[in-house]
Amino acid sequence: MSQDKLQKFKQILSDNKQSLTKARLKTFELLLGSEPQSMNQLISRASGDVDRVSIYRNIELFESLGIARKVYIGWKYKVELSDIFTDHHHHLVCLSCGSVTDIEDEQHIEDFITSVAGKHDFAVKGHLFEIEGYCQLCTRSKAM
Amino acid sequence: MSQDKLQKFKQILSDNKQSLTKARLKTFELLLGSEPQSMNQLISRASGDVDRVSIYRNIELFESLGIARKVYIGWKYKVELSDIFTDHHHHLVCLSCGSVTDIEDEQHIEDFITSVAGKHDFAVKGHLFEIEGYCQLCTRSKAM
DNA sequence: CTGCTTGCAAATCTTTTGCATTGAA
DNA sequence: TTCAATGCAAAAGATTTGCAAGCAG
Repeated sequence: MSQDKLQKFKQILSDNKQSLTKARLKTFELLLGSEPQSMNQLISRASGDVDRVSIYRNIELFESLGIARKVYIGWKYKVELSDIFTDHHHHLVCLSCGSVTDIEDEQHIEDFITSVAGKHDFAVKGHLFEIEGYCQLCTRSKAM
Repeated sequence: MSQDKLQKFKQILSDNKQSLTKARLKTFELLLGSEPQSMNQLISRASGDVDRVSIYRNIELFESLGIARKVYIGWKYKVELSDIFTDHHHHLVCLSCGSVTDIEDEQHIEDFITSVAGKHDFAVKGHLFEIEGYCQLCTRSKAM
């Protein structure tokens, strides 16, 4: 399973004539099986193994290769593996505790995008869709 | 027209027991009738009149009062007046020329959000929805 | 080997804080 | 008058750059 992903990762690198380095592997592993993470989280989790600068450079590379993507949460972004590695999905972002919940993409969104794009003669490459608010726990505890 | 907006702005402030200061008025004016702007744009446009720190503080205030909102375009956020001052809308963002086209919110999105939020017991405060791709012109000229 | 990558240091932003002063109500 | 809001300086954070040394191919 995760083997597949690793394989796919290596494949993408080689397809693009990019070398497979220790730092890149580690960066990729940090992204595996986790919620979207901030740069800071990645950097501190990599601390000792990979320098913060390399994290930045590799995340940027991953993005350009379509390996990872950024999601906008609050006024900050976080990084997660792209749809190639996980099912395409969107998030419920809690403005209070910052928790991120995946939601099922009910296809509505996709269909809607296709129709709108059609009207405007727009060649869709991707989309952003995030819902912000307060999660169950925060709503309860703070009685907002 | 713009008078209405100014009126509404003042109303919101007083309803929330916030004073109407010179800096807040200027900050609000900077947001009027423009495309979403980055913090830097706002800060430099306000230069001489309002300090960068006050811009930050007031934009934050505006956001909490629902006067302004942030949109994430091209992986950096920008600020624009909220739906109270302009119609609620989303964007088609061209990755090539950077043009931003408003799209009609066909209500699909809203309904979908309501249903998903219900399932997760999530108190929605807002949402992000942007479509990225290539506009008609860029598609033609570059034959992508 | 050879060039692409890294790590480190330092330069650049971008945002936040502390505090004395100013100004709105 | 009185307390919230502002400006300034400076701290803290986040991101980028320059460059010599190290590693993948």
